[in-house]
Amino acid sequence: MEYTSVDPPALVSQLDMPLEKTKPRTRIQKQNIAAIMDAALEVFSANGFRGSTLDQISQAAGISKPNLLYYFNSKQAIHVQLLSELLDVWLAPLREMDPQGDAQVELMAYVRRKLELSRNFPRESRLFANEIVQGAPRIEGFLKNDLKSLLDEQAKVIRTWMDDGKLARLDPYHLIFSIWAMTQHYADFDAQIRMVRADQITDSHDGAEEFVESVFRKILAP
Amino acid sequence: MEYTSVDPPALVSQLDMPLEKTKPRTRIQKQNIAAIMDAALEVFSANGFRGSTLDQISQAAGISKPNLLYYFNSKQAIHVQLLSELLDVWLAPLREMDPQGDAQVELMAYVRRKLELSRNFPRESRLFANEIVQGAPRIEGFLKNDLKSLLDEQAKVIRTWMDDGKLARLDPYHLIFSIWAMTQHYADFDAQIRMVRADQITDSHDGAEEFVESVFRKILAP
DNA sequence: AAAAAATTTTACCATTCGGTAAAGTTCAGC
DNA sequence: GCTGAACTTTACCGAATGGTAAAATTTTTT
Repeated sequence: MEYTSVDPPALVSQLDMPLEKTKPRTRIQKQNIAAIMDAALEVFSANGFRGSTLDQISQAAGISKPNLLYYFNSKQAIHVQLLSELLDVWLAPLREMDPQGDAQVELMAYVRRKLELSRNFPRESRLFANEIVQGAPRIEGFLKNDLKSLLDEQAKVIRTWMDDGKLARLDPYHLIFSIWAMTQHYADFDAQIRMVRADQITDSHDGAEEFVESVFRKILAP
Repeated sequence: MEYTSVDPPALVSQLDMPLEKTKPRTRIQKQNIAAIMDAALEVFSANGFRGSTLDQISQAAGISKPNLLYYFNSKQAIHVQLLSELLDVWLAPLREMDPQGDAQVELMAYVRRKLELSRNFPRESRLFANEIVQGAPRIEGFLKNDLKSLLDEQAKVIRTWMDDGKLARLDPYHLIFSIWAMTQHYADFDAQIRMVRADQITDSHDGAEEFVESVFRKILAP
């Protein structure tokens, strides 16, 4: 499994996670842990947790399997680390939606931020998609607590916007789901889009931003 | 792994696929092959190909592993069989879109058929999603040939509808992708929707049909 | 430059996994 | 109710997989 992604940088490359508790990472640790996280992202996002092997990850990271296990105690540990870093970033765009701002502007900005994530961090998106499609057993807590509270909160905000006549009257939950669906689709189903348009485009996201934005402008119009 | 799905029936339950070439399936064969296909659908859709084991499948089918391998020569063979039956069905709704019909009516009917598949055959949808998210290595031929030709064809039809002023002028490919995204989302990301709305709804598809239909009515309006 | 700490390699191991051989059992047609 | 075919079970096997022990090497600190 070859991968040489440097641009855009992996979401997870500059982490500093303790090997034990709060030791001050050496040069070699930083380097190897970053390589492992990037390799793990590559492998897990392409094969899911059960479908990925430590051999694949260690090979992609350019180190031996026992050496990899010197930095992380288990396959699970790598996966947990990867997800926990991702989830914060995944939540950010929704969190940034400002109740004080203009309804249209805020929601369109949210759509745009999600489209950016989809374009710049497709592996992260697929890592997440793999988890969800397979029943989300390892991020149940995140979904039921963190994401749920934030979603409920922002759904309320959207509802007040609608009450004020700033937006079309729609179910706020389904509205957000539809944003998730349409933005993530280009990253998660990238393979399908590329294969089905092989002769017409090289960039699977080609035209996606304009299309999705124009569609949501229409949907949101009061 | 328990599963007792009888309603709706699995898309694959009434198949008659030859063990060798064209033998006339016995009673026991029909029964066991159907059980295997249903079990395989359950397991593969929940874990992906590499993440699934023959032990899981044989246990879910209620037979021993060697007995399972009496009916299918390999894990691959089960998976191929499952996918090849699914793909026909998956293509049908798009194929049914009639160039002679009314643009709005035809496209809205397409949306409705896709929503029905999502609601009635979520496992099949997730089986497909698993394949695509992981790079679609086993259905490349289908995507590049069958799906691509049909998509190109129907994109042309949509374009003539737009030229005739029956629809808003949009990129037909992105329009179809958006239908795929929004309809399949409810099946593929079912786990997320359920967890995030655990206290509010029991049916993850609750309100989805109305929402998606109303959104596409808006999008399509000239 | 010696000692201590951190890192890497070598050589394993137990379990799981996909798959096979062959004996045993059940079933359908006569 | 006998016979051949269909089906099922038992007992395996080799490869892959997650993981460990401990020796060997490199790096950092003193």
